[in-house]
Amino acid sequence: MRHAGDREKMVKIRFAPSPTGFLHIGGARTCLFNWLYAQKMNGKFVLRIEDTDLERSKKEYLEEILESVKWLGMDWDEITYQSQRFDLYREYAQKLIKENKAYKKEGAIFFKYEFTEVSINDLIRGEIVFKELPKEEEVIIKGDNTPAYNFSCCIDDALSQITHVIRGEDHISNTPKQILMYKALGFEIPQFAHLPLILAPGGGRLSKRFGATSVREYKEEGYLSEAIVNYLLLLGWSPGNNQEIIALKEAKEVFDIKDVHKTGAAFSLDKLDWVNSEYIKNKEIGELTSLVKNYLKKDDFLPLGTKTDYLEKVVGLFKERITKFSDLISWAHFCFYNDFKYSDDTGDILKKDLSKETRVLIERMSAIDEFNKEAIEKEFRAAATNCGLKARDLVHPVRVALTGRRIGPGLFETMEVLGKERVLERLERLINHWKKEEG
RNA sequence: GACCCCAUCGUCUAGCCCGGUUAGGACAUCGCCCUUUCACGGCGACAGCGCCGGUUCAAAUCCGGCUGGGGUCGCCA
Repeated sequence: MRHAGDREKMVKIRFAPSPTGFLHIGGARTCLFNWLYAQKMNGKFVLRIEDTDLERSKKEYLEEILESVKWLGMDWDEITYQSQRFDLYREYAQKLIKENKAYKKEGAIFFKYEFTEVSINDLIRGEIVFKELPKEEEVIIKGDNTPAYNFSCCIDDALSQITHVIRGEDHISNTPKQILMYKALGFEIPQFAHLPLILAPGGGRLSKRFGATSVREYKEEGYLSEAIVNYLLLLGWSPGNNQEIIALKEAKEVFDIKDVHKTGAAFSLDKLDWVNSEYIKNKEIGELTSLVKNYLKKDDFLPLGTKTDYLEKVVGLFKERITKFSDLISWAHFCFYNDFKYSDDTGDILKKDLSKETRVLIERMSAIDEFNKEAIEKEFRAAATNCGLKARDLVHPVRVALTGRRIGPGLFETMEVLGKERVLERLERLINHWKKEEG
C-alpha cells in the first residue's frame, strides 16, 4: 500500500550482460534475482547491453543472451545498448575535465579519485567500508575513444534512474570507485546488493574445466528451463519450509533480496539432475511430448513421419527414468529403429537357447487381439508357465530381443508401445540369433 | 602482497536478526522394501555448527581473535 506521503521512487533494476560470450550460468542467476526483485517490487526491469568492447562483442552472443533470458521465462521493459551512447560518455568526460576532476594522459582520459573513506550500504551484506583504494586514478575514456566499464556503468545507471544495482560479488571492489564517480558527476547513488558467486563443484571459480557453464549448453543437453531456473534459485537463496521445488511465479511472491546468502555456493550437477527429473516427472504428458519432439528434432534423431501419439507413448515409457532429454537418444533408440545390435553385456542373458519357448511365446502373442499390457502380461506369464519357466527367465532374454539392452522400462509396457508387429519381428530375430550361435 | 567479502552434514540449505532445537530438509552415498531389469516410490542409515577466547545460568545463534576459503587489484566487463 502506497501512502500519500511516500516519496519512494519507482523501483528500476537492470541486468547488464556483455555480449562477449553466451549467457553464463552465473549471469543467468544474476538476471533471475534482478528480475525477481523487480517483479516483487512492481518495478521496471531494464536490459543493458554492455557492448563497449567492439572487438569482442558479437551479434551472435547478443542474440543468444536475449534468447536465453526469454527461454528462462523472463522479459524486460527496456533494452539499451552502450555502443549507441558513446557520445554521451565522452560528453560527461569532457565535463569532468572542465571541472578538473579528470585529465588527458597517454591518449586516454583519466578520472582522479578524491578518496576519503567510502562506505557501501549493501542490501545483502550490510555496511561495507573501504579505507583504501588500490589506485588513485582510473581510465574513463580509453585510447580508442571508447568508454571504460566503471564510467559508462555509472552514467547509465544514473541517467536511466536505476534504483538498485544487483550484481555479482566480484563487483564489490568496483563499487567504491563507482560511488566516487557518482559523486564527482553529481549523481544520486543507487542501492547496491552483491550476490554470492556460483562456485565450481570443488570450490573455486566456475570455469570451462568443470563442464557446461552456459545456459545454452544445458538447454542442448535437454534440461528444462524451469528446472534450471529452480536450481539456480536454490543457489544462494531458499524459499524456506524445506521446499526444494519452486516455480518462478511462486518465487516471485516470496522472494526477498535480504534473504539472499552471503556465501558462495558450489554448483552440483547431481542436484540439477534431480530437479530436472522432478520437472520431467511432473510435467503433463502432452506438453512434455511436444518439448521432447522439439528437442529430438534438432539432432534429426526422430525418423521422418514419427507420429506424435506414438512419441507420447514412448515419452510415457521413459519419463520416470530419465534425468534429461538427451538420455532418450541412447535409451529410446529401439523405439524408433530396428537396426540395433544386442549390447555386449547381454551375453549371459542370451546364453541359454530358448528358441522353443520363444516360439510358444510368439504363438501366444500373435493370438492377442487387443495388444495392451494387461493382455500381454497374461499371455506372457501363461507362455512361461507352460514351458516350465519362471516369468523372469523369459523376461530378460525378451527384453534384450526388444530393446537390445539388459535394462529398460517395464517389459509389458514396452511391448504395448512397440506394437504387436514389431514385437513378433524382434522375437523371430532372437530365434535367428540362437540359430546362428549354434551354427 | 594490498583491499574487501565469507564460514551449519561431502554438496545445497533451515535455524542466526529476537541466545535454551534430540541442529530440520534436500542432493549424493549406503542398506531394506516394492519388483521382470534399471529407475520411480516407500522406509531407514551415514554425516555438520572450522578453531580459540569472551559475554551469559545457557552460544550454531552475540563480541573479539585466529585459521581457512573466495573476490578484486586490465585502456575486459
